[in-house]
Amino acid sequence: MATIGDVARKAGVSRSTVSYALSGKRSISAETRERIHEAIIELGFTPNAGARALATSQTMVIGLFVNFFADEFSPAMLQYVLPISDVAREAGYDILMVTETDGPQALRRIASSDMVDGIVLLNVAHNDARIPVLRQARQPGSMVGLPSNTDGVDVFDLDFEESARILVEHLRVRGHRSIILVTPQQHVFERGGAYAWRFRDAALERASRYGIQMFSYAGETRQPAVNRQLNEILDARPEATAMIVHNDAAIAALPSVLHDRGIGVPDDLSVVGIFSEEFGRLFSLPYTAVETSPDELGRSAVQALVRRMVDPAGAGEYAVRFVEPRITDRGSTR
Amino acid sequence: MATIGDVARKAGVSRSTVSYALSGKRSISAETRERIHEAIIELGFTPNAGARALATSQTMVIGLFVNFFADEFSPAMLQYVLPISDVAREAGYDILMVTETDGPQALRRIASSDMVDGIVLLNVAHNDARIPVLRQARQPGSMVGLPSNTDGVDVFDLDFEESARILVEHLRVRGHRSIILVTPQQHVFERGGAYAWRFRDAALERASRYGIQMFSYAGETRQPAVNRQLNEILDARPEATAMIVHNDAAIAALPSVLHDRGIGVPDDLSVVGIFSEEFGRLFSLPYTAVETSPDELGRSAVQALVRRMVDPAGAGEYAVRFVEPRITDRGSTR
DNA sequence: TTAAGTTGTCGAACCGGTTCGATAGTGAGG
DNA sequence: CCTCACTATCGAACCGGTTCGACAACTTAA
Repeated sequence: MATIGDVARKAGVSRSTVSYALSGKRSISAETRERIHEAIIELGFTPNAGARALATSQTMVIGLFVNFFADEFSPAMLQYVLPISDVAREAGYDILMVTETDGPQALRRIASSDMVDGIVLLNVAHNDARIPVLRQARQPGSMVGLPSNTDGVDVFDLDFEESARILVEHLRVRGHRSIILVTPQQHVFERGGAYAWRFRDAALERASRYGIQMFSYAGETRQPAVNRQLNEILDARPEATAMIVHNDAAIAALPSVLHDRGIGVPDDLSVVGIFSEEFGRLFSLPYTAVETSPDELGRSAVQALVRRMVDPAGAGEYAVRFVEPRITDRGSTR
Repeated sequence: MATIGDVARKAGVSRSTVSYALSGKRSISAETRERIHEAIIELGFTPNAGARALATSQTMVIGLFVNFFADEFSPAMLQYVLPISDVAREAGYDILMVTETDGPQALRRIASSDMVDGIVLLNVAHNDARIPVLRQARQPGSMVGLPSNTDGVDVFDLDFEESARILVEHLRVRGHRSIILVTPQQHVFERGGAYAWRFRDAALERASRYGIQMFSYAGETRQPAVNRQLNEILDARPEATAMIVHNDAAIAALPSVLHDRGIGVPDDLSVVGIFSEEFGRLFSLPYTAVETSPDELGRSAVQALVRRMVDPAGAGEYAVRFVEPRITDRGSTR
C-alpha cells in the first residue's frame, strides 16, 4: 500500500508538503499541488486511519452502545440505529457498534483505548452502569433515555409523563371511566427502564385525579405468552371501555387478539398506544397513538455529540431535552 | 492519558519491557512484571488503539456493510447483525457498522484507509457493486448472499433452490395441484437479489414438472398495500388450495388477512413460508416454514473471516457454502 | 537600498505503540 | 576456569501520518 512517503517521492516533494497539500493548512503552489494529486491518483493513496488517529488524536469514529436483551422485542431498535448511522456519516464519522452484554466493560475498553471520539448510549436505564464509566471517559457522551444522574452528558428522551397525560386525557374527554393499561414487561421495570414507570405513574396519577379506574398490567414479552395474557386481561376486566398500551409486543399482537374475540375497535373498545409511526406501519396498527420519534431522538443525540466533539469547549451546558409527544389520531377511540 | 512511557517510567523499566510484559512475547522476571502491573493499574493505562494499529498493522475491527433499503421490510436484518457482532467479539474483534447508501464507495473508503482487518457484506446482490471493490481490498471478505462471481471471497447462503423444492414437495404429496406463490418485492428482483429468483424459479420448475398450477406474484412492501394485494390475489385465484410465501411483509400480514376473509388454515387453505424461527415468533406466525437461519449464516460468515484474518495463507480455498434448509412443521398444511 | 512581510517548501520532532538486535548477568557442562 | 546457552532487559528503529520552526526566494513598503 502506498504511503505518504511514496507520494512525496513520486511528486518530488517532502512528506510534509504532501500533507499540507491534502489538508490545505498551508499554501502550496498550483503546480506542486497538481503533481501531488497526480501521484496520489497513480498510487491510489489513501491516508492510513491509524496513523492519522495517532497524529491527530482523532479517530472520526463514534461508539454506539446498544443493549440487546434476548427476551426483548427487538425490531424497534433499528429505528434508532439507522438514523444515528446516517447523521454520523453526514458529519464525517463512522459508527463502531457495540452490543456486548457487559456494557460498562465494553465502554471502558473502547473509550480508554481511544478507539472513538464520542459515545452514544442507547437503551439508557435509570441507574445505568455505563454512565459512571462514560463520565470518566475523555470522550463526550450523548444518549437516548433518561438516567438518574445527567451530569456531564447530553440526554434525549420522549416526554413520557406528558405522553401518558395526553392519552389519558384523550380517553377521559370521551367519557371513559374504566381503562386497562398495559405497561412494558416486568423486567424493564426491574432493569430500571425509567420510561416504563414514568409513563405508568403519570397515567395512574392522571386517572386517579379524575376518578378514573385504571387496571395496570406489566406485559409479556414473547409469543405465545403475549396473546394469552391479553386474553386473560380482557376476561378479567369486562367493564373496561378503553385500553392504553405502552408495550410493543402487546400492541403488535392486539389486532389479532381483538379480532379473535370479536371485539370491534372503537365500537366495543377504544384503544390507544405509544409507538413510532414506522413501527405502526410495519405491524399495520390501526390505533391512535403517541409518536415515539426514534429517528428524531437518534438524530438529536448524534448532533449534540458532534457539536461537542468539534468544539469541546463551546458546546454549552449539558442538557436534558424531552421530545414533545405528538398524538396521531387513527380513529381507534370514541 | 497514560502512555506506555509513563508506565515504564513509573516501573523503572524501558518501554519495550512494558510491551513485552504485556504481550508475553519475551520472558520477563516475575518481580518486574509485578511492578509493571502495579504501575499499569495505578495509572489506568490502556494501550492506544491507533498506535497499536499502526505498529502491528492490525486494527482488530471488522467492517460490517449492510444495505438498508428504505422501502424494505427491515426487522429481519437485525437477526444477522447481532450474531455477527457476538461472534466477532468472541474472537476479539469490534464491529464497524456501515450503512451508507453508496456501498462501493463506503467500502473503498474504509478498506483503503485500513480501518478494518476484514469485511463482512450483508444483503449481497447478484451483481453486487461492492464485490469488485472488495476483491481489490487488502482485507479478506466474507458475505451472506450469493453473488455471480465468488472468486476470492467466502460466501454463505441458504440453499433457496432446495428450499423451494422442499416446500413444493410438501404440498404436492398432500395433493395440492393449484398453488399461489408470493415472491419478494419486485425491486428485490430488479436490484439483483438472487435469492428471489433462485427460489421462484426452482418452485416454478418443480411445479411444472408435476403439472401443478402455480400463480406467482411479486409481493408489495408496505402497508396498506400488502393487505390489499393479498386480498386481490385471493380474489383472483379462488381455485388455489395452497400458498407459498417467500416474503416477510406478506407473511406477517397474512394471519389478519385470512382471518378477515374467514379463511381457515389449514382447513380452507394450506400455507407454507420461508422465514426464520425468530421472525416467526415475533409475528406469531402459525405456518409451516423453511428456516432461514440468519444467525447461522452470520456466525459462519464471521468465523470464516476470522480464520482468514488470523492466518491469511492457511485458511484454504475460498468456498461457497449453502446452509441446508430445514422445514419446521407448524401444522398449517393438509 | 534596506527592512519587513509573504509564499512555498523542507527537515525534524512527535503521536504511542511493537519489535529487532545487542548486551549484561547467570548457571550448566566440559 | 572457560565456553555456551539462556534469561532479562535496554535502546533504537519503525509504523504512517501531522505540525512546528526555519529558511530561501520573492514582494512590498519605507
